[in-house]
Amino acid sequence: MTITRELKIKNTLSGEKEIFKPITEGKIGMYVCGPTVYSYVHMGNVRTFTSFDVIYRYLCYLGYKVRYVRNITDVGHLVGDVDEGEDKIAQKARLEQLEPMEVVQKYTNDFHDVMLTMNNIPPSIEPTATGHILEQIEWVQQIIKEGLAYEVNGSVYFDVLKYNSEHPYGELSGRKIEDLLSNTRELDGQSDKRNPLDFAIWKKAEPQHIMRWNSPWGEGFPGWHLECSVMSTKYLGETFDIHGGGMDLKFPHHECEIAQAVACCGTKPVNYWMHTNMLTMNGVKMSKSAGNSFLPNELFAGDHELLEQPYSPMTVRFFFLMSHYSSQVDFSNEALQAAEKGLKKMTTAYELLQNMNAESFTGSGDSETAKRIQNSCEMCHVKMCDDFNTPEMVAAMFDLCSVINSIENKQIKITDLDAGTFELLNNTFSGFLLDVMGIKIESDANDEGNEEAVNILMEVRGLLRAEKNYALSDLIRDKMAEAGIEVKDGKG
RNA sequence: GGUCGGAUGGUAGAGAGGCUAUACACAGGUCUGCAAAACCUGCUACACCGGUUCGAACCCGGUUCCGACCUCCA
Repeated sequence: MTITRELKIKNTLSGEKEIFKPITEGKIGMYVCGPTVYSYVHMGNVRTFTSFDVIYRYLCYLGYKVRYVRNITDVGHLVGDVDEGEDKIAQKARLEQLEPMEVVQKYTNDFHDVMLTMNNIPPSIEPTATGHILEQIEWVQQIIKEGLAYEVNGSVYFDVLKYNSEHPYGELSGRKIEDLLSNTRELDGQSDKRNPLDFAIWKKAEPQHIMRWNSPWGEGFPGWHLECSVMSTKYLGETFDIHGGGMDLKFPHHECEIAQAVACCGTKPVNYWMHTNMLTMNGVKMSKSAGNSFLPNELFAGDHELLEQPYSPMTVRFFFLMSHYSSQVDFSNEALQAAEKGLKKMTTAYELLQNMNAESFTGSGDSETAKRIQNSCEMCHVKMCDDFNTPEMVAAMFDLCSVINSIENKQIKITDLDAGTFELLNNTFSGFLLDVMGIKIESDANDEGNEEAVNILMEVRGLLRAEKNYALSDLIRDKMAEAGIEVKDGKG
């Protein structure tokens, strides 16, 4: 399969929308920074992973063979200051009186459940930091060998100043080393670092620290930034196509990744950096530390004081799609309710589409209607190829909804378009809704016997209406409404 | 304080020099036994002050407000 469409991606490294060129034609290596599994993922996390899921889906839809790697951080991520903080997993293990690996398993399971509920496709590879300790040690050795890291008291630090004398540090986040230096807080004298900007690539384990591995520098554990460099290189190569993550990881995490990779491999690791924007709550970034985060299950159950009702996973997914991944999104009941209705419009149109068939269309492919359909179908692609502009793509999809409804209502006649254009409509609408947007259709009548019974009732009611026995037909409608099944009569 | 981003109709949210975004809400209409749905129409908005231009929401300068990062965060 050859990919004919030109895709543009906003590269955070250059700040420009660039034409995407994969390293190997037809193939893409994509790495996304995954969660640190020390507690339940919140909706802000989910938004980022859902954004990249749609990006992954569309790349596949275009025909690329994508290797999608998303890690699980299960060691090395410290609480608070990088030098003094406790490991997040270890802290949680202490607090919950669990083995660290029990903590990891518990929250990894939760993460997987949520991803599945949101209909996110699992990555091709989901490596863990603890599964790559040896490789990380090798990297530390190599960086020391290159003269860009130094060991102090069993810990190894990356020498940012020295690195900066040879390569620019701060390119991705647009920072200058002098500004960074003048902004750093004073060292409290406890640190082993030569310079406050240096970061740990290997940390000595204090006696009470439970997660520890042998290394040439004594027992310890890897620094947080290192794992992503090591695992992305291992599975995608020294330079790969796309690296994604939340904007909040740009500095210092991704900046450190670049520095480590250049130090160790001598090449820039990534061609296209992509960053998703934050989910906010009353305009303020949702985060665990700010205490303003929603858990997915609270949202799905409506179990939160700020929620007026429950919102289904697909409603939330659609809500995310209605804004661009690079924009901030604010959570509100009104916006979620609008998304719920919009999604219903989409899925209803999809169901109507299932009952139509191409052969019945006998018109021309040059008609006004046919052209409108062709244009909107094309727009779906054009907009997605323009840096994954999901809101514009959704707008084109809504136009196709109107078309489908008009066909159903006979306002568009079967002589108004040809079978080929209908096929295009069918393939595009279904493909974008299911495969690209990743909307899962939840059927109302979930068991077949039930559906059969509903059909019989509808038939009887139709006969009653034909006899103008509206008292009985309305009674059936009311009773069915009580049972949660909406009846909508067409005309005639 | 430094760096970056943003202020769009009742709400959410795209766009980015001349061309309807879209959805939700609201109003009117068509259809309909009624209701609902659907379809059509309307709601003609771009923080403020200057400037560039035949023309600015969009470019430039300034002002105000907001956010992110600079410390763990998707």
